[in-house]
Amino acid sequence: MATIKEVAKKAGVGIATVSRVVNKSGYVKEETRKKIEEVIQEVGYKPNEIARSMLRQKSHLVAFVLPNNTHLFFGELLYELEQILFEDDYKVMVCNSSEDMKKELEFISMLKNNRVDSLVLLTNNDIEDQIDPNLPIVSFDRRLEGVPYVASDNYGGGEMAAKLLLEAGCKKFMFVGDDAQGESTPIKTEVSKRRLGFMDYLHNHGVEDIVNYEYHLGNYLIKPEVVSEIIGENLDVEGVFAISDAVAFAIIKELERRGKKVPEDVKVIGFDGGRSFLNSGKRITSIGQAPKDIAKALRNTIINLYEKKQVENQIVPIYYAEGDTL
Amino acid sequence: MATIKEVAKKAGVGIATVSRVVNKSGYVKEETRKKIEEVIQEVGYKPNEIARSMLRQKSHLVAFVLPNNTHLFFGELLYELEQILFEDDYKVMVCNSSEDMKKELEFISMLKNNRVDSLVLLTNNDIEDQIDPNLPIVSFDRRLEGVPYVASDNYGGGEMAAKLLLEAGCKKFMFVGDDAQGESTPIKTEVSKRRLGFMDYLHNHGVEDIVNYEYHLGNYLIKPEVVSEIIGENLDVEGVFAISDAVAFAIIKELERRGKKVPEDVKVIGFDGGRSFLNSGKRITSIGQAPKDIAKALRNTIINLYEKKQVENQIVPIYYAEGDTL
DNA sequence: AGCATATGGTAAAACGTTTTCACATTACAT
DNA sequence: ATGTAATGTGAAAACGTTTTACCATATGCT
Repeated sequence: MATIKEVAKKAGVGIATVSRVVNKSGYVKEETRKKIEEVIQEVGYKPNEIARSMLRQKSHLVAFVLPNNTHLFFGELLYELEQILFEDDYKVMVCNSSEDMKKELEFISMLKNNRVDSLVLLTNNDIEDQIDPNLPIVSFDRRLEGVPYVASDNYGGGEMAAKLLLEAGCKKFMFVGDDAQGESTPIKTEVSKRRLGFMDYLHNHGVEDIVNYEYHLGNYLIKPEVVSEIIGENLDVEGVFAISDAVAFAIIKELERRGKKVPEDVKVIGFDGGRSFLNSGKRITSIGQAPKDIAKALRNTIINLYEKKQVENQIVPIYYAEGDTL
Repeated sequence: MATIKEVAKKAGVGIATVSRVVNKSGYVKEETRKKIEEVIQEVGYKPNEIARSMLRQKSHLVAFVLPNNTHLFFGELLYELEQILFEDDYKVMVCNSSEDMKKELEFISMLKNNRVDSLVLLTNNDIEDQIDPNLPIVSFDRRLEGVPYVASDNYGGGEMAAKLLLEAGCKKFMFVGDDAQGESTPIKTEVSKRRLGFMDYLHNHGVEDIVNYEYHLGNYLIKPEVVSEIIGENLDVEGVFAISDAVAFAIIKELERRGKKVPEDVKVIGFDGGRSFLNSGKRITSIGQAPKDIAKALRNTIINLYEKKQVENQIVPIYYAEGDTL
């Protein structure tokens, strides 16, 4: 690869002059500019971004640490984030933690070494105390001490689900969530607010009898026997709010296996937007998270973080994703 | 961020000595090492990888240019690639081209600027002549002049599909593929060999009458009306080989809509491994591509490329993905 | 004692840029 | 013609490392 020095030599000028034409800064005689541009063409010179990074103390790199990019919603978020940051000339590094806390920490340490400009964290482990609040970090759906976050309006989503089921005439409700995000756990994820919004709305509307089922979800796997158990105990339920589309889908399958009709006998609402199950035949009614809007919010936070501006936590609106199960 | 100079000063030694303890090279007195390590701890010094990159002329960065990471197979490949390259201390940059040729070229140019160590190309446009063969590039499923490639054994997959359908007793066959990868197009993707393998095997076994349908697939979207047309003309078909699971799924849906039973009346085989449709209720019988093995092959090519070793194109075995549609 | 060798350390060059500073030259009023 | 501003250029410093060349001291061996 040609360097600026070679270009300078070949054009018979100093490197500063070459730099000036490359960066279109300062004065340079039309004649010299021509000559230099010719040489640049000729040798195919491109400024070495690594050298620039070093000088400018800016890498134009953003690392996105997430559990697994093959989960549709995460993949969508990665996609949108990459697209939008491309506009700002940022490159995105994918860091699949596979929910391994050790790996999450390794990635964070790498951030420091590689002088990544910012780090987007979508973590599941309790790594709070390992994080230096001075780092340019933004987190999604997860509160970490001293770290700004972006999250969907989970509470509003819970309320919306409750409202929809209530208006559809349901009398007996069930919430199915993850015990890792229940009341009794230390991990402070914003996801737990889905339950809260749901419960609060129903309580405020005079509904007392809500089955709150929180099972151990773990690696985004839903165990059929657990679903079977949940349904077995509550076959008379009329409205179900599931913490995710995946859970909603499993529940619908089980209900149908038991001879219930969805949505005639039981109405089910999921969370995420139903896109993961578009090819399943059933279109799940769902509270949608908007990956593009979330990506935008993350982008703004990153930019502000870099410019040392005040950053605020951002709550991104959810939307009603129409389906066939309500 | 603390620099090596600060550490050296604080420890009362030269920077070379600090470098030596950091890199565990050369001699350094136990006493000084202790002192230096203390200071490193104290100030939280981490060597700046950007500076290292510059010096070593190695960025430890690999860029993966692909159409869209939200497509399951692409996402899986990205995931596996990232996982396996992590072992070698490589970071992976995602570059979603959204099948935009301009963007693909922009990414390639960025490779040069950022001195990425290698570039993995999964492109759909005909950018062949834009590529400098001296660049450390490896391509997946796509022949580009002077660029080594990795591909699944598409031909073998086509043969396998034919064999399976034949052994299942089918007499009338259909292939459904993409016209962008048909006989008459200039784009040389390995995917077209699926059709070849299928056709050759059947011909070699005395089957002459094969319906070869190639429609315009474009952005991985399958138009229902096209599928309807295909099926409408060939309701008596017994064995269908579809170029992808997505196509297979659309065909199965249409067949069922027309009152055909799969696999009783018509047997269908897809391509990719059926994982995208696991939640659809139907498990599609499919020729599977192994993302992990492909990632390994890509990794080996990258490493060899970097070490200036001879690189060979690599064909990765496909596997039989058992399902319910055969 | 004398000398090679092992050990411990430093200063300086190199990687490829951008920017600052200083110095020339030109152009333009007066 | 002369002073001032605008234009044009290059040398050198800086970014943070690693490595090389070199010097100094300690150790071991006759």
